[in-house]
Amino acid sequence: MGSAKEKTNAPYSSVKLVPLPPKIHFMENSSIRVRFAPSPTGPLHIGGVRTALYNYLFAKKSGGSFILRIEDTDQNRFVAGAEEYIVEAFNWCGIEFDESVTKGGEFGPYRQSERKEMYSEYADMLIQSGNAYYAFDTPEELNNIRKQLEAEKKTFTYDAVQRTLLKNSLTLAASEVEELLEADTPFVIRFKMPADQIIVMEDEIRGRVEVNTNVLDDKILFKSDGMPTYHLANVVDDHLMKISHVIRGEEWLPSLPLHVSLYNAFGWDKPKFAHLPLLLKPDGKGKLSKRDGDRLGFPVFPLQWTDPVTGEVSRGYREDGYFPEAFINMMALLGWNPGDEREFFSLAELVEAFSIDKVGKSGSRFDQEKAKWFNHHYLVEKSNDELVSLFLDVLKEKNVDPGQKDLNYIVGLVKERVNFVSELWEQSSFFFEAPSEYDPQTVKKRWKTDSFDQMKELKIMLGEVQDFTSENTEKVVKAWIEENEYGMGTIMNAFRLLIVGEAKGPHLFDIIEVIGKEDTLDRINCGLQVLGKKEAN
RNA sequence: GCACCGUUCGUCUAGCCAGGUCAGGACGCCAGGUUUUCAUCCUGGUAACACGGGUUCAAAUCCCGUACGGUGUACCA
Repeated sequence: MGSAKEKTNAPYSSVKLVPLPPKIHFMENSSIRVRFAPSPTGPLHIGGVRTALYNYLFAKKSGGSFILRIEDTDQNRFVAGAEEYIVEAFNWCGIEFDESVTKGGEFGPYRQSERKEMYSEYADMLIQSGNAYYAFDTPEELNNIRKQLEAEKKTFTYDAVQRTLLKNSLTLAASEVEELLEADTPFVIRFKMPADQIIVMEDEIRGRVEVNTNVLDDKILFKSDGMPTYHLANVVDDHLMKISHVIRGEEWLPSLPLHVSLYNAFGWDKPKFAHLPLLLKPDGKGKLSKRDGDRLGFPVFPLQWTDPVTGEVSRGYREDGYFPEAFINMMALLGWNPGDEREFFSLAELVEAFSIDKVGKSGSRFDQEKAKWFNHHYLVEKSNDELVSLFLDVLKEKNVDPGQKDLNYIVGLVKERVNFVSELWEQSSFFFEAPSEYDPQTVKKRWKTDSFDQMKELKIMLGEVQDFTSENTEKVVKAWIEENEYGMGTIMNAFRLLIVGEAKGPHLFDIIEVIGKEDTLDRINCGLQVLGKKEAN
């Protein structure tokens, strides 16, 4: 990636440079393998969906594989149904995995809890090679030290200096360590971060990043409960699963030096890394969170989610009426652009157009208005037939019997006016039901002194029309208007008021054709009775 | 605190790597047009290079600094 900004840090005189690993060149695209690795601790956030989407696009663009790996190494944070939710969410989005917990694959298992045994082996390898060590400090002990140092306005880090003062296999005699282990004393395994090195990393989006290992600490790789931490598990699995590119959220950038160090310690080739910018709150500061959705009234999750413990319900894009293609299109453009002025992309077109170096560096805010605009676009593009089948559900909910009415035609007349299928009803209810009331604003504006007599006249005249097609009624009514030298607007607006109940809706003659002659005359009658003759004043 | 990342219209962004454009597009908003209403649609408008230095004939673009923001700093991922 050419936009890498060279960063000329102050020279570290006594520091040796860790050379960059040899560049991995992929001779064939089939060696491109990427993964999305969520933790099943709840519903998948849309930021996660976007990360997965970019991974997917990247893989498919190059004919590579896209893998779903469940990172469930924290047993305390297990949430029932979260994994199923993740699978269902991508299903809805139309994003398919080549290897996953449900689909399997030759690099399984794809759930880290099921790979438990192998991690300790790799942790042991690091201990053998001197890159890791046992630590017996209890969380309480460490917390106390932390508090103590905080009181002195210092920060505690388990680093090259502190580890010499703590209870671990570097400070204890070998026999003591042996004893502790045999006595089943709880322990963790920590990475022995080398001192005085500059870790040089190449990020596909941000370019070169350098970090001095002296500011890094000895992260826990293996927990006392027998499970690895994310750091160990993701490096081991990415290596074992032959992951070629790690594309993940920017929140992982600070731990990249650790991961790179782990690859170095294992002596493994590194994948390439790309850290995606975050999704931000639409207002204020910070990254988008669940609360923002509740507060601002838009979904933060692809699908609705009911918390299994509290029963709390979080809305989803699907349930809010977004089409998956609109959702995907919108998400894709939040942080990436095609380099030209196209805005509408199907998934397949995204695959074609996607490129990692067109991904931006800065976080983006979600814009609900634009999201609606995308949905409107896809709704209008849909065939009337497809919309009718969706609209039928709405009618059922409203307990409306469409009878013999041509729903296909009706939907076609009003679809331009809505963003969501659910809005179709309020734009078409008058096709099915006579107005139950007349909008006061419209009455005030459109129901003139002469309206009563004119509409009465109109009723009589329409009653004589045999051919009640839109075309014919329009011809007849317009001729009548001209003949009597009435105002076109005056008549039509009053007429619309009686038929629709307010100032909205498509071409009036199209409406009366659908509701038919009888209903039309009834509605005029009813309106005349309710509205009466407005007195001149 | 420390480390790292970032900063172009209200929002998403192009342009930056290979300095020279009236800084382009889209959403929104505003105005006008079309129209029997509303919406759509069409036309036009509004509005941005965080700040300060430096390099250069010329800086949104390259360099340095500042400010602001974000992320990380857990036996979470």
